[in-house]
Formats: sequence, C-alpha cells, structure tokens
Amino acid sequence: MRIKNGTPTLHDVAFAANVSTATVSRCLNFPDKVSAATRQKVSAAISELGYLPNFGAKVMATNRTNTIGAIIPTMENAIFARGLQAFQEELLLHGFTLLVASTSYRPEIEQEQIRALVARGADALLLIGHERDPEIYRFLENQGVAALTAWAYNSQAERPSVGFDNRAAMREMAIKVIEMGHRKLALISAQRSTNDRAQARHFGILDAMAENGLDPNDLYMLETTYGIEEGAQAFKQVMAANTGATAVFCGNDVLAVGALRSARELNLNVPKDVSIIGFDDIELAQVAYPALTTVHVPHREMGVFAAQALANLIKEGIALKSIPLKTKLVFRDTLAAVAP
Amino acid sequence: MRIKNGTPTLHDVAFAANVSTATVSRCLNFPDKVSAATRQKVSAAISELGYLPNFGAKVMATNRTNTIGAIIPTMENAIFARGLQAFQEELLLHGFTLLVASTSYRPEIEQEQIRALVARGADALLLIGHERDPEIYRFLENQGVAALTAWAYNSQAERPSVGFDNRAAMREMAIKVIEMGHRKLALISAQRSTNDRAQARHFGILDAMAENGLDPNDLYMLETTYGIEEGAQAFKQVMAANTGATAVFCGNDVLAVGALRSARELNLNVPKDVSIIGFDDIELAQVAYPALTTVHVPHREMGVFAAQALANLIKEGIALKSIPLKTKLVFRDTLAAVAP
DNA sequence: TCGTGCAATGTAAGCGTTTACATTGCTAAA
DNA sequence: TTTAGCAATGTAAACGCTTACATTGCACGA
Repeated sequence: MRIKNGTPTLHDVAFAANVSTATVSRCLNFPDKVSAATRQKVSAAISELGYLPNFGAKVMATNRTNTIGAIIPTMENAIFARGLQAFQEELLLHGFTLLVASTSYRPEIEQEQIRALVARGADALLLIGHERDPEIYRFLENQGVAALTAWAYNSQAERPSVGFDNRAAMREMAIKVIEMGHRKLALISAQRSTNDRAQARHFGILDAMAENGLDPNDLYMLETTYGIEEGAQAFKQVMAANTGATAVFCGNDVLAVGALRSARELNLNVPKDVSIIGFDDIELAQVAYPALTTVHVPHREMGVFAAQALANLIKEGIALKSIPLKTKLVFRDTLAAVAP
Repeated sequence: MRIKNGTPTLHDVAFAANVSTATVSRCLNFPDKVSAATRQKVSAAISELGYLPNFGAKVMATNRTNTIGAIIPTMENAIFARGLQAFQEELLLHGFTLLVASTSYRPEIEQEQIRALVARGADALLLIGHERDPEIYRFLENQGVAALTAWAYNSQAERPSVGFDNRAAMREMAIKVIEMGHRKLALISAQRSTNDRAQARHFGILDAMAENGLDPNDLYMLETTYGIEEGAQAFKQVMAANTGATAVFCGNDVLAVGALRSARELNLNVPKDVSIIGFDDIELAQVAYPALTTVHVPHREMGVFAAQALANLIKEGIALKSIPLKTKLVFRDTLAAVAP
C-alpha cells in the first residue's frame, strides 16, 4: 500500500491512523489530551510502521535535547567515575541522557569542551570545581545553559554547587593527626594551580597547623601529577628531603597508595615509622595493605543530588541551589600516634 | 542597530556580513569554498554577534548529530571506565561527542538504553559483549545505526567487534597454573547467564583442564555478583566447601581482591597455601598485597580502536571490521607452584 | 573583441516536529 | 429547543540550518 521509502515520519503515522499530525504528536507527548479510541489507532499505526520520532526535528521544534553534559578531568579516576555513574543513573530516571567530555585536568581543554557540549545542544552542564575563567560563565549565561559545579563546595562561592568543603575536611583530618603527636608534616599534593580542590586541601592542613601552634611554613610540600607511580616517586623525594616528617598527607588515595608502595620498598613500617593519609576513600583505600586511613567523600550522593538539581531546574524551573555534603574521616591502618 | 532579541541565527550573521545564508553556512562548513575576503567578513560578524549554530537545525538538515553512544554495564568498574575514557578521547579527535548509558549488567535495561540513545540521535553505538536479542540488531539496522561490539572477540561471531578472546586468554592462564602442579581448581565467576565474557572465561579453564588430563567436572565453580565484598564471601564459601582447591581463579580482579582479603582473614598464606588469580589487570591488581597475578587486558587500546573504527565508518564510510586484541599474562605474587 | 569556463555567491526548497489558533460536535444547563 | 462551554481534533506556521541549482562576473585564450 505504501510507496514511500525511508524512515516513516509523523505524517506517515497520521496518514495511516487517519488523523492529523497534531493528534499524533499529542498522542506521543500528552496522551491524555487525546481520546482513548484515537490513542489506540495511533499506537497501532506507530508500531506497525516502526515509527521513531526524528530527533533533530524534535530538538528544533522544542529547543530541548533532554541531554545534560558533564565535563570531568577523567573517568579513569574512580572518584569521578563513581559520581558520574550515579549522576547518569539519576538522570535516566528523569528522562535525560548524559553527554560526557573530559579534560585530562587541562583547563584550556575544559573551555573547548564546554563550548562543544553547548554546541551539541546540552540543556545544562555539570562541571568540576569552581575555578574557571569568568568569561566562560558569561558565555553559558548568554547561551542560556545552566551549569552546576560539583566535587567542591565553598560557602563563599557565588555559583551553585553540590559538593563538600575540601578545606574543612582536610583540616579536620590534620587536626586528628596533630593530636596524635605528629609535629613534622608533609603533603604530596596534586597540581594546585589548575585544581581548586587540591588548593583547598592544602589550606586545610595549613589551617590545622596554625591552630595548633605549628608553623605552617614547616609543612613540607611537593606537587605531582595524578598516578600511583607519581605518588611513589614523590614519597621517595619526601623521605630523601630528610625533613623528619612522621606523617605524610596525600592529596588523594591514588597518590597515597603509591606512597605506601614506596614505603614498603624503603623498608619503612607504616604506620610505625611513618603515617600515610589519603583522601577520597575509593576502593583502592580498603584494598591497600595496610588499609589506608583517608577522608571519605560521598561521590555517589554527589552525583545523585547534582542530577536531581539539574533535572528540577530544566523540567520544573526550580533554581539551582548549593548543596553541602558531609565527608567522614575513615581511620584504618596507616595512621598511628607518634612514638613519644 | 539590531532590534532582534534572542540568540542570533545564520540569517543575522548573513545580514551583518552582507552575504547570503548559504555563504555563511559554507564559511562554517567548507571554508575553502569561500573567498578570503568573505571569510573575513563573516568571521567578524560571527564573533561580533556571538553566533553559535543551532544544534537542532543542523541535525535536522544534515541528519547527523556527530554523537556516538556507548552502553556499558557501569563506569564504576575500572575496566569500562578506562576503555570509555580512551574511547571518548579518540572520539574527540575525530569531532564526535560521547553519549553514555549504563545497564548495571541488566540486559533488559540495555535494550531500553539502546533505543534511548538511538532516539537521542546517536550516529553509531558501542556495545559490550556479543550476546543480545537478535531483534535489537534488526532494530538498529532499520534505524541505520551501526553498532560495534567491544570487550569481547569471537572469531565465530558474525558481527564486528574489537576485543580479545576471553576464552583463549583464560585457557592460557589455566594452562600455566596446571603446569605449576595445581590439580584442584576453583573458579569464582561473575554471572554467566547475562555475561558472555564470564562464560568464555569459564570455558577457557575447562579447555585447559581437558587438555591436561584433568576432569573438567572437578572444577569447583561458584557464581557471584560484582564487588570486593562478594569476592570475599565467595572465597570463604570455596574454602568451606573443602574441595582441596589449591588455585582459585576469579572472573575479575575485583573479585580476586576480595578473595585475597578473605584469605588473610582465614590466615591462609597466599600463594603458599592457596594461589589466587585475577583477570583484567586494573590498578587494584598491583596495589593489592600480595600483588595479584592476573591477565592483562588492553582496555585503552580497545577504546581507541573502537573509536577509530566508528569514526571511519561514519565519516569515510569504511565498513566496520573485527579487530582482535592481545591479552598478556601478568605474573605477580599470588600464584606459586604447588608444594610437591 | 568575444566567448568559454570556472570560482564565488545567491535563491529557495526542504528537513519533521510542535503548538497557537481555528473548527467541530457534543453535553448539559436554561 | 436553544446555546454556552468544553473536549477532541485539524490547519498551518515556525523552528534555523544545508544544499541543489541558478546566477554573476572575471580571467583567459582565440
């Protein structure tokens, strides 16, 4: 009967069901605006023809893609993978699809990626950390694309974010460490210049030292890039520097696990000779031997809340607001009181 | 001068640059089809107006989204996160954006997700494993959406895939294990009914046993879901079953790491009392103590090749073809010869 | 000087939805 | 019986791009 080739369109369905295109469209988008009988006819036609709405046309007509973009440093880092997974799952519940881009921790790339995702029609964006060129926020505003920041919370920040206070969390941990008698501290940090979370964690330690009568200048600090190997190298440097550090903070668990390996290679007993502290509490932390003392971050929760906030914004117009999340110190086996 | 509100369109740019819309479009898409002077005028107009092409209109006109979808079990599993990251990076190089969906290992959900990504305009799809309802392949064909399969390679499979032979890899490892004197083997497997990789790995062990004069029926096998805790539980069951197993294979490193923990809790020395073998070679494997003997899988390579194949298909029309990748046995500290 | 051919540009149709507005026909109150 | 009101449906414009085809104008050979 039908002569047409190609994929069926709304018109084809309308023709087959003997109704107008408007009715078919309504059937699909507002089923209760249509009589049961019509709905019936239309569904029959749809499944018979194997009709699937054309995405581009829909986007053009509604100016919506039902797609939300996320730009993270890398999925290879478990903390982002975990959060992103939760984010995606929650998004799905609200009828959105996830568009992913990554920056490999390079801020120039982030800018590009933001533009790319906006150009790809993302209805909103999830970004990591606060720090970025104000121009990019202006761009997003112009394009009418909302952005929510995650993995960092800062009460001073003017932009909405869902995350935790890196500085306060690290400060809390450092206070415990100092209470246990540690006086000489070291920090193996991620690159702070491009990473406001790393910066905040550093400040957290400094805060704790100042509050407890230690000179913040005495913190032996060392920056390195992300990776087990990098953490291992850095730890050797710390030990070689002979600062007498009895506790080595690490900017994240991956670095800490590297440090742990080096300690073993140097025949240092952890935590007897030296304590090692991580951050994030990813799987690695519990698997490491000895199991890592670290700061637990609710990555999944963060993803879920972020998705909810964004979905509510787009569907209901509910404005984004910041959601502070709690971290928790996890004491396992790599931190001990310093010998008297 | 301009009265118009809203975001600028091609027309606005054309008007500002005093050329036709066609010329502007050409400037954007085929710059060398346009004179330098015109290109100049147009770019000026574009940046002055802050013009960004409308995604929906573009999609509608070209019938392309330049978006590729991937459907994986979960990003929380490092093997997928790693591959996906590489996939995304390579995709970016070719001008594509990545759309991500996940199934949590539930095949019913996969079907939904495939439809969702197609409806969302994915130009092509990356899927995990071969096993799925043939109807879904028909659907993809009808919609003109190509699908490439990854994380599994099977010379018998009729569909293109980039991956490795799970069965052969596990067989190779099992042969080594048997050569080292192990006669009583056990396997802690992932759910095989919904996971053809798990199935293949199981068969690989059976192959090796049969070839080496062991009765495949003697393999003590136990299925569990993905997770460290699950691996730990399963290992305790294996030991409780009193089968005298001296080597415990695990379907993946995560299970193996759980097993390792249980072994420690049971005061079993690994590898003296019992050997534990993983699969995948994710970070966990080297961090575990003792470091895990496992099968290395080139996850990143897989992602890169998959992206290239898909990009070539879409941009150049080069047909997909299967790409077999090599695995490698990695001997670390959890496998030892059985005491004579 | 005239044509020819080609590079550069313009014109306008078409892509497949959604949705404001118009129309129809029925119910139910007066 | 009349008619106001409403539910169901139809009509057609609009969304902003790409691209086939038409047009222009210039360089160059004869």
